[in-house]
Amino acid sequence: MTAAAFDIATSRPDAAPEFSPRQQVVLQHALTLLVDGGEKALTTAGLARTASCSKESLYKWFGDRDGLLAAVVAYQASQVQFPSEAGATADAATFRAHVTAFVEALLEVLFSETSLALNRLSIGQSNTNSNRLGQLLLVRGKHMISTRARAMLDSGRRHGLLRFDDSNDAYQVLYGLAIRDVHIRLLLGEAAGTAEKDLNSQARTAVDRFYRLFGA
Amino acid sequence: MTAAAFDIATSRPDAAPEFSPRQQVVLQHALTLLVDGGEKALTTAGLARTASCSKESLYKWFGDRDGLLAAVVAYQASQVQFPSEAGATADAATFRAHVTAFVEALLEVLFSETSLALNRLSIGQSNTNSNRLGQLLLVRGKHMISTRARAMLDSGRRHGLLRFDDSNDAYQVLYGLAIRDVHIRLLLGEAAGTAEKDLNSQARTAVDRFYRLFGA
DNA sequence: ACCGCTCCGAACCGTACCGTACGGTTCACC
DNA sequence: GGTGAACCGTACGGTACGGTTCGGAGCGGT
Repeated sequence: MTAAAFDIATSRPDAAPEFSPRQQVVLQHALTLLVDGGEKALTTAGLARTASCSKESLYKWFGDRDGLLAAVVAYQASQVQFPSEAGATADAATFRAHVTAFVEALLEVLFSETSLALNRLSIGQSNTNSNRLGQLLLVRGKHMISTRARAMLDSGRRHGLLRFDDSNDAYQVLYGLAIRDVHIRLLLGEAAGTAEKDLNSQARTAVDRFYRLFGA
Repeated sequence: MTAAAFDIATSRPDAAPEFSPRQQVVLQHALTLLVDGGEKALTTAGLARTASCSKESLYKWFGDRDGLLAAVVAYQASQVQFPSEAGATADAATFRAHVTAFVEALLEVLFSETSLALNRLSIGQSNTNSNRLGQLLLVRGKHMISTRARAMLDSGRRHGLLRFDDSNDAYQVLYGLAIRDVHIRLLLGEAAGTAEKDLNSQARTAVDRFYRLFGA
């Protein structure tokens, strides 16, 4: 493994990995292959053919196949952005709207084919090579989101808009109310129902119930 | 594929597949391999060695490797039993206790290593061979459970203990309140925290919140 | 014009595993 | 005791894929 290879040990969760434009193009091709073919479809030879690069370059850039998969996860995680919460606690109405927007963004991400494909990939590998991919997805994805969410909920509590003891517990309830069992059903390959495609409606319902449990 | 091979098309969701005792022993070995080694650890040669049977028998019984995996899923699903709800709506207290017991049983199943391994397996294969495993797990597992749950909740509504419009919606909320994001974190390989191992406490908290939303 | 760097394309090797074939053995039943 | 079915153990073919190596093209710098 060369010094330029992507290594999970040397990449900090808060520092976005810097991939060259060429590498980003290749990673985007890898993501496409992964989304509509599953993990089995992402072979080094197939990616080299699709992305018009050589296998030698793949191994020089990413070390080995695991490094490539980790790079794909890290790349996609760096693409996901959540709305900022600047001044979102001005008053009760705007804060609630902000929470709703956050939940809708969460649904948007988690129900996207890209996220589903990466979750399937990480889960499929979670009991093999010391579980590098799962950890990476958790740190770069879920923990990132939960940190943002807890900060938002804490802000609401400080402003007297919400009432709870444990912000993590409150976040998990909000998550459960929003996601329910839809995520696991989508991961298992069930097609989303028509009602499940109206993300805004689901977000508003979830926030409504959340406020009935934790509203001040 | 011989007539004796396990075929998803000929197996009805409500009819338990009949595996011979010898086959059940082999499937149990397969399950063990799967739990502590992931899908990659379950090879036909490895299973034949572990279970002291021949590969020829495996192929005679299950057709091919996919049939073997499907048989493992079906076998484990047939092992899971939920408490009966006979006369559980006698009064409000016993009904609520029954709901709590149901949720605790749900947590017990979903957080078990066996269930996690099978979910990982099905999810990992969900975008390959026309998604047979995912469908099987959904039909034999989740839909089974949700049917039972909806019947229970409907019973509570008929007795004036619960109030909701859509039983499926109510079930999904109960599911979300109980499972939250713990399931996906466990699927990704994160170790369960100490608080997350107290299933009874989690079940009571979830039912408490559920009653605050849907209690009559 | 020459050098050095990067990368592509292709050929190659080793390995792992699925699926099958075959000889030998056990066991139920007649 | 004989017979046939089921089964075990193993060896083998075919294949897919990860990883390595090599020749050569393009290209900027000196």
